[in-house]
Amino acid sequence: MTNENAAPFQTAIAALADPTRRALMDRLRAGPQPVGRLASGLPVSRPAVSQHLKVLSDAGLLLVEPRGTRRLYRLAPSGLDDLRRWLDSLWDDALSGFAARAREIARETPQ
Amino acid sequence: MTNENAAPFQTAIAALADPTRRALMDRLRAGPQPVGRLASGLPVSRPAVSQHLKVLSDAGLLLVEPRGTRRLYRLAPSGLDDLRRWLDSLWDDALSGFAARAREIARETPQ
DNA sequence: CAGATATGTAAGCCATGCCTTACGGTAAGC
DNA sequence: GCTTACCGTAAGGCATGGCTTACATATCTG
Repeated sequence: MTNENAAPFQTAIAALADPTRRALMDRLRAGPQPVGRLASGLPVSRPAVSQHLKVLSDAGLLLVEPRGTRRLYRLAPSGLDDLRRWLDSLWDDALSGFAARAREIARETPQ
Repeated sequence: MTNENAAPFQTAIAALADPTRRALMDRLRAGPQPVGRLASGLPVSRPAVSQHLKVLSDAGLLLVEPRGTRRLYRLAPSGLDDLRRWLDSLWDDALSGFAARAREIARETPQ
């Protein structure tokens, strides 16, 4: 065992924590794009972008489609699933706690 | 300017990308708890937990309430807001792209 | 007031992460 | 077939991050 009980979305959230990789994800919202186009405009080199795209792909966040000499990357919705679920349930519990705390304060302050 | 156009949830997602910090968040779902209790059972030292709690607090994910010699930490729902919004909109765009791709394939495969 | 408890902070170590330049491989175009 | 374009990978440098131990501070208790 290398890491028996890690969250299923560990690689996804770790990938999305980097600003450059998030910029790539945001650029891909407009549709599938090749590496060169994704790299243009970003403040890092093209090889750096390639490395970032690999991280995102390994995390299940992107799909690749070879197209001649280019490689089209596109968003993979399924990669966001587990992370979204965890975040939503955390949000729910946080809200419950907040509401409970509000009632607590109301009781402590009869005024 | 130190970082004029960083995502508002940058610190939040960076904080949540760490497994130990996520474990702390998960433990706090049951309600507010002091540092010592949060640290017990975790595979890291108590000072390490203190440092993690500071990162989470600075990210707006936790609130602190001094209680005598202890400090109660609790979940702060508002800290998750921006991150959740971004993730949901990314999910939406990814799904749209997926649907468009499905129609594309259906058209290319008249069968 | 003295001791014990609970916690934050400082300093240093070490692994990991992101970046660069250099290079290799494959498809397209003349 | 040769050249060009596009892209992945290797190697190395350098900053950042998380951990530990040691220490400082504050509150409670007897």
